[in-house]
Amino acid sequence: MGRPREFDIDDALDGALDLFWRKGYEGTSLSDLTQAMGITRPSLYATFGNKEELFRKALDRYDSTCMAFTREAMKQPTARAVVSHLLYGFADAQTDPVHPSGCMGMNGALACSEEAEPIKQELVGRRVAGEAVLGRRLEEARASGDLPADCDPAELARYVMTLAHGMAVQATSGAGREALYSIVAMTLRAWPSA
Amino acid sequence: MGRPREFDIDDALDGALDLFWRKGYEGTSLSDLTQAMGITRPSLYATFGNKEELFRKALDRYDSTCMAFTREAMKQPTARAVVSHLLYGFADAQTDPVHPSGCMGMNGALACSEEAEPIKQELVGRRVAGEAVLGRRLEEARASGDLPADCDPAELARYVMTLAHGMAVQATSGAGREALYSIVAMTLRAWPSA
DNA sequence: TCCGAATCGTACCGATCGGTACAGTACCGT
DNA sequence: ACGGTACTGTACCGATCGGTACGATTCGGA
Repeated sequence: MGRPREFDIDDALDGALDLFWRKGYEGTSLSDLTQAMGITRPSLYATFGNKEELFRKALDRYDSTCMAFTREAMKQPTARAVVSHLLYGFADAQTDPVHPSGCMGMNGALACSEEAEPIKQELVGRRVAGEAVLGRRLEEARASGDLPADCDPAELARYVMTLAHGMAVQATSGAGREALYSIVAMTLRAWPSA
Repeated sequence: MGRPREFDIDDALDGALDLFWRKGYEGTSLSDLTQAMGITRPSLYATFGNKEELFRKALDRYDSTCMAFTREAMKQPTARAVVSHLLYGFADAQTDPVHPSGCMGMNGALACSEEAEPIKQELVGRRVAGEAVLGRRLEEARASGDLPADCDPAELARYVMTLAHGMAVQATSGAGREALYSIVAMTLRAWPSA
């Protein structure tokens, strides 16, 4: 009951996400946000809590939409297919013309002031978690004979994620999709075969 | 003539560099700076111009000290030695306990508000320039038969720099020196031989 | 010794930051 | 129809932002 809200929550969240993605957590002001989201300041606070909670919700939305392909990647049958799906997926997501360049997980807050430290730690945590998921998947692949027995799945996962993070920086710096593709192709050429 | 300044310019610059490196351009306030540099606000402005010029001067100092090894790397005799020197150098610089983790060129400003855009562009420009220098060095290596004739030096340079940027993100996220070393080792294992 | 020049510290500027008090408004259930 | 409830806009809060005016201070040169 009560007066119904006049905006769509996910639309507003998309507006916030776009801004945080392009300008980072600290580089985005509440005035930027309210303008892009098309809502007033009190509406923002009533609906999303505060700037930090808004960022976390935008990040969740980012994860469940733009990063959905990562879950798909883990289901691929071979380690090579998993990594291929993952890296080409990152290349696409980081250079999607519909969204800002690069990766929200890095642009959001790579380095920041003390008051944004919780945000930075959240992003670090998600990166670590993502790497761990890939590591477990590669472990599984090795166990099933899909990767050489003498390789280190955790090391391979770290290598792949390092590449992905580097690609995100390249994309933020203006690298195009083809440039990222060629990097992925080089990586896959050197991928260990069973 | 006039009253002599009571602080050392390079010492002050080192203080500013440390802060910009850890917290980024926008995450560092003038109050942070004056405290860390041990000078007052008007002294800062009289000596370094303004916050943006101070950042550029700190960046120059970063380049001429912490990044000196990159010039050394280009002088190595083989392409493999060049890349090895470069990547291990980055790994060391990004995890040097004397300095903040990661890379000033990324932590400084990966994503930012409009008013810091010139700073971001400066960093992008330096990354592109660095990649171009490596590309020319690898071109040279290919011409002298040190790299396979069918490889693309620009592509290889982009690959190496992508890895370096990814390592910087890993270091900022808390990765240790050994973790970065193992990534470098993996890369060199796959490096094309003449 | 005294003047010009340069640096120093205090105290301040307008603008913007994230966040909120409060009254008006539009809807629901009764 | 009417009260309770939730959202809306205006107008504001103290704190901090980057940047500066100004007078006191300390030096070299004449």
